[in-house]
Amino acid sequence: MQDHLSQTFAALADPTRRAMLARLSKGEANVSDLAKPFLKDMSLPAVTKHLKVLEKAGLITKSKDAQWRPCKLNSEGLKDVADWMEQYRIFWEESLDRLGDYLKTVTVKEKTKGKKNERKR
Amino acid sequence: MQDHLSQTFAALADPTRRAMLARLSKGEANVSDLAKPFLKDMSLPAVTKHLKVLEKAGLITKSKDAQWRPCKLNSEGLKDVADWMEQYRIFWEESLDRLGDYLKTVTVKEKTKGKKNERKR
DNA sequence: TATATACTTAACTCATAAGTTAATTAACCT
DNA sequence: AGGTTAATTAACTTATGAGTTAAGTATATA
Repeated sequence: MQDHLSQTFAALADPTRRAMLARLSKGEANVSDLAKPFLKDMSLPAVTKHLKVLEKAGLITKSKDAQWRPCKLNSEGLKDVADWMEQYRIFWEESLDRLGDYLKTVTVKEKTKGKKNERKR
Repeated sequence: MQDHLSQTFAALADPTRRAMLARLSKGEANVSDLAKPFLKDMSLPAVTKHLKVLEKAGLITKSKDAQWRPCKLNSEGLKDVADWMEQYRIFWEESLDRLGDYLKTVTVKEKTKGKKNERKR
């Protein structure tokens, strides 16, 4: 898996890992918290591996607190995906009025922090 | 790969396939058109396989025109991804005033079971 | 000090994804 | 009919991803 974006998409291509992200979207959690819903289905080392995949993909970060490893969402990974998606918005935003909104957005082209286009909603 | 969304993400986790989608975002193309940029790197059957992955993921559709197989983007697959992404918008949409607005309206508190990692947002 | 808790690493199995070459199907063109 | 173009299928190799169990590393606590 050469590039980082591929790594991120690959990380997302697993329902267990997406469920972990969903859990983390509600707030920080350590490994055993995250593992809990899955321990019927898999072992703890399997969970560790999933988290490592998410971490390498830039979708979460892990820190240390005594013997715990609190994890939290890393928005950078998600941003990479969102930025990639942006070029296809015109295709999946298919309802005509929404398409109209999109066209207004691209003509306004508001910049944020010298970065990418911000979207009006 | 159980679920369809995983299949879609897995399809996107390859730079060749993403390049094919990028090409198709410019308009329909048949298999040999799509293959052209990659024939230095891989065989035609490999291209066929990539396209099959994209098709099964709902990212493209293929039709028949004599011996050609014109392919085009299928927005449904992209929409699935966009819809999934939507729940994380608050994380990757980094504009501070918007985030500020969100934080004013919502206060979330949650506990992890060890009473350790409590986090205000 | 020793025991429990939280998590990781190691070593392995098994399934599958990505590529190959060779053969095959299908439609068109003289 | 015979040949060319377009694309797929078949059979195979190889690498990797996802899981396992068992052992190891830290840190807290009795």
